[in-house]
Amino acid sequence: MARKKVKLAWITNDSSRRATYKKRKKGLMKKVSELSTLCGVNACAVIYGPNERQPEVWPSFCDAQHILMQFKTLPEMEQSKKMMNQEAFLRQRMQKLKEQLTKHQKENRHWEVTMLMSQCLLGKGLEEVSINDLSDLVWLIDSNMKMIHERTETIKAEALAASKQQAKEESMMKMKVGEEERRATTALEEVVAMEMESLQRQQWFMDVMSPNDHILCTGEEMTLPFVDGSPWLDGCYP
Amino acid sequence: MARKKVKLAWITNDSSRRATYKKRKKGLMKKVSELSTLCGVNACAVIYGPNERQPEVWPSFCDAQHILMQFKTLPEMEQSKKMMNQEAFLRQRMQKLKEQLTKHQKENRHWEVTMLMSQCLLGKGLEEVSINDLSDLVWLIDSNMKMIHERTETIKAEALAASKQQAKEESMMKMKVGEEERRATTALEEVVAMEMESLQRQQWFMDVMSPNDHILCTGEEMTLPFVDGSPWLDGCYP
DNA sequence: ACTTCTATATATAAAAT
DNA sequence: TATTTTATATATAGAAG
Repeated sequence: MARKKVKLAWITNDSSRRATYKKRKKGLMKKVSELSTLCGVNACAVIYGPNERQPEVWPSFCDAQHILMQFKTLPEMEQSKKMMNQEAFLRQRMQKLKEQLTKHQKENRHWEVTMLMSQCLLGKGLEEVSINDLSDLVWLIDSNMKMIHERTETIKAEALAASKQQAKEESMMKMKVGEEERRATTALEEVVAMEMESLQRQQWFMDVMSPNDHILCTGEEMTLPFVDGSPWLDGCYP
Repeated sequence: MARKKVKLAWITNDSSRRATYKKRKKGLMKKVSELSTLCGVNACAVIYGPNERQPEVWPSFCDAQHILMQFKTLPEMEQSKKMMNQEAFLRQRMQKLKEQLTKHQKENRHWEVTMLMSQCLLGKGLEEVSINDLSDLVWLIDSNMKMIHERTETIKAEALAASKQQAKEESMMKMKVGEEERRATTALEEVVAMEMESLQRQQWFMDVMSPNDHILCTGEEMTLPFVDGSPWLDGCYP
C-alpha cells in the first residue's frame, strides 16, 4: 500500500511475500489490540502462518478458544445471523468497488471533455473528434451556458435592486452582461454547427442510426456517460 | 487516527465508540482478508462485539475453529513458542514508543536551540537563558562551525582544482570563503563570550558545581540531550 | 443513527543501508 | 536477510448533511 499499489493477489516473489507477511501480521495484531482497547470488546486474531505448524494468536490461545466456545454453544440460527461469511464480505466489497469505478469513470470523462473544450476554444479543429466526444462536449457547453445565464440573471437582479443613485453604472452593467451572454451564445452556435458538419462527414454514423430516430431531430433525452439523466441539448434549441 | 490523534483507551462517549467500533471492525476484516490473499495463509479474526451475544467471525466460524483446533492439538511447549501473548506484544510496543519518544525529544530539543540561536543572531540578549540551553547552544554553534569549515575546505579544493585560466576568479573566491569563515568564527567567539558572562552572573551555578570539576575547565566530554556522546566544545578551544 | 466528506494519522511497498 | 527510511496508499476521526 505504498510506493506502489499492490494487486490483491498471492505475491509470487518469495522474499517480498515473507516481508509483507511480517509487516502485515504486525499491523493486524496492532489493529486487533487497538480495537479491543478503544471499544472495550473481546477480540482475537488467529493466523496460520506459512511454514509454521502452529498459528500465531492474539491476545492468547485461551482467550481465543473461550470466545469461540461461547459462539459454538449458540443455536445455529443465531450464529449465521451475525456471522460475516467470506461471500457476503466479498460481495459487499465488490459492490463498493463498482461504485468507485463508476465514479472515477465519470470524473475522468468530465475532465476529458473539459480538456477537449479548452482545445476547441484555443482554435484546434474538431474534425477528428468522435461522435461521443462531440455530444458530451455539447452537453458540457450547454451546462456552462446555463451557469452563465443564471449568473447574468443574478447580476441583473442585483443591479435592479441597487439604488436609483447608481442608475448610470447600472445600465452600463446590463449592457455588459448582455454582451457576455450574447458572445457565449454565439460561441455555442459555432460549436454546434461544427459538430453537425462533422456528423455529416462521418458516414458510419448514418449507417448505425436509422433516419426516423436521428438524435438531432427527436428532442428526446439521452443519458450521458458522466451525468445521469441529463437532458441533451436542453434549452439550446428553442 | 485522523483529524485528531486519539488516545489508546476506552472511548467513553457511547456514540463515538460505536462509530469507531463499526469502522475499525470493517477495517480489521479487510486487513485479515488482504493478509490471507496476499500471503496465502489461513487467518481469522473473532470479535466478541458489544451488546452482542455472539462474536463476528471472519472468514467463517468453521475455519476459525479448525485453525484453533490444529493449534490445540500441539504440545504446550510448541504452543507457547510461537504464541504471541499480550504481555510480549505490549512490551514490544512499549519499547518502540519509548524509542519514538526519545527521538522526538531530541528533535524538539534541536529546534528549540536552533530557535534560540536565531534569536541570538537577531540581537536578543542571552541573560535570561538557562545553563542547559546555553551549553546546547554552544554545541549547535560548534556543529554549524564544523559544517562551515568543511564547506569552505570543499570550495577551496574545488577552486584549486580549477584551470589556471580562472586564476583571478579563484583567488577572489578564496578571499570570499576566508571572509565567510572569519565572520563565523568572530560570531562564535562573541556568543561564547556572552555565555561566559552569563555564567558568571548566575550565582546558583557556582553553588551547584564544585570548583575542581567546573565544566569549562575540565575539557571532558559531556552528553548533550539531543546528541548522544557528542564532544562538548570540541575544536572550539584549541 | 447513517452516509459522505476531508484532513490527518497510520500502514506499508520499495529503496537505502 | 534485517532494519531504517521514504513516498504513497489506506484507515479513520470528526464534521457536515
